[in-house]
Amino acid sequence: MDVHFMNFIYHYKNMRWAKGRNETYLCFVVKRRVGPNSLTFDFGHLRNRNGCHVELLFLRYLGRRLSYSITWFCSWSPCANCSAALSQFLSRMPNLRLRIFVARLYFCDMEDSHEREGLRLLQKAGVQVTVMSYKDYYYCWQTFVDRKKSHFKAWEDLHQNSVRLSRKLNRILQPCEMDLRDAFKLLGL
DNA sequence: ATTTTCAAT
Repeated sequence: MDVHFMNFIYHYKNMRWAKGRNETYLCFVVKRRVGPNSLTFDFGHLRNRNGCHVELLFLRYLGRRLSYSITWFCSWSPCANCSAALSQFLSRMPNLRLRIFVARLYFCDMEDSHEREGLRLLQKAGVQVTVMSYKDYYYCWQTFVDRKKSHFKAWEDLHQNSVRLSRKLNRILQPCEMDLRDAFKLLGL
């Protein structure tokens, strides 16, 4: 079952003030080894339900089956709790590669937000976290949305917003170790 | 300048 194109656009829109996105979509591709020389791909999508975040629902969906690599595209980046749960899950699955693409950053405005810490934890656990760019939207449209035959049409500012969010994520993941005073000293000010 | 956020009604 595909994501309705209207839902996709609404929930994955990477606008600055995404009012009313009180729901999170997760589109996934799970790659598994089914034999010595063959792989299988599972495609699908999930939404949060009954107060359970979609990442935890995904882990439940995955179950104990052995996977090789997982790529997902989420409308929000994970909360602190989900990041911790995912990191813990991955520590028990050393051969599993997880790549997470996100449309928007969830509660990452404050320097000391737990969500920022969570993203760094994921990075430390070997997860590749990336902000969705045009090509990722295009791929999702072709892969998960019910209007595959139509062309994905970017909204105004998609690229600009993606770049802004990407820079923000980079600042979160590569925190400058140097504090302001040291920076001034280095600059001779 | 400021605006939102895996709801709660």
